[in-house]
Amino acid sequence: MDALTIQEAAQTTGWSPRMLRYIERAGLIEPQRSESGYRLYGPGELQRLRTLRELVARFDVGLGEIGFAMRLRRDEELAGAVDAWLEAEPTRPEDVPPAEWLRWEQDKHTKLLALAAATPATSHAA
Amino acid sequence: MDALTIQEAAQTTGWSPRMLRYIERAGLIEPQRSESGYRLYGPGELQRLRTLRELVARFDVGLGEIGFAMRLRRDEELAGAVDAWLEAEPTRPEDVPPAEWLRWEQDKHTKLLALAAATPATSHAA
DNA sequence: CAAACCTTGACATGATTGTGGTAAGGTTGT
DNA sequence: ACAACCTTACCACAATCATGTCAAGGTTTG
Repeated sequence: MDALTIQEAAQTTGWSPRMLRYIERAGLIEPQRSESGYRLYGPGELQRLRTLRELVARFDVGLGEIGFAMRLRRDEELAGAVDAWLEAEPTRPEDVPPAEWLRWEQDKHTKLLALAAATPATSHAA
Repeated sequence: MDALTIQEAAQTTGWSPRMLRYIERAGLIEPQRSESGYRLYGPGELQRLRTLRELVARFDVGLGEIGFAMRLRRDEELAGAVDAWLEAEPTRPEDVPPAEWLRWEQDKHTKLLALAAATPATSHAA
């Protein structure tokens, strides 16, 4: 049996049961449920919970921000729009060391690919 | 004279002067300053402000989330950590249509590249 | 069966976000 | 010089975030 109940999961991950439910409602980690509705955290979830904890602590990011990153990854249209906006940033080329430069260009291509691939229903809001 | 003062900029972009200052403090758009400290919005900033407005409205994202996306782009270590966490998501392969599949793999490579390129204080610098 | 869990839902609270004001004081244009 | 603008620095306020606690009711297990 490698699935823990919420309280046990809380203790091995450092979150409170309350927060585990909160994290679930935020869409970050949704454990399986037993037939009667008990949350069951498997090893994968436990690991992810620990990692999440460290991530949040180390970089001082909020759960909402992680959720946003997740959303960015699922919604390509959103990702494209955000990327396009960020891309327009006034970037002084002197700031970019030539080593990065290559990756930068390559990245741009990936962006364009993503945008082209997405294109679901982009134009109607006038 | 293609630089507007805060009030003028507000009117052509739909933001309030208050919000323009807020947006600046959020690090999203930082206009030039006149010698006496007045904010001066150039055409680029104005355009970005309008785009930002649409972005925020269309996808219902917060300024903080855009700020986070910007941070993700600047801080490669953070980006790597977040990506790694998201990558560990329990992804059912049936969900991914084979067309996406290619881009997906390619993306992963880009991630790895980014991570490898970053490595500021990561242990094994070999 | 009773203790010890679990579930959802609600109320509470300090901190932050998104907004709007207002005040005190410098700048600019006519 | 005077109105109209700008600046920063506060006060305010509803909404959300991150947490905790408590209540009412189902589940598991000794």
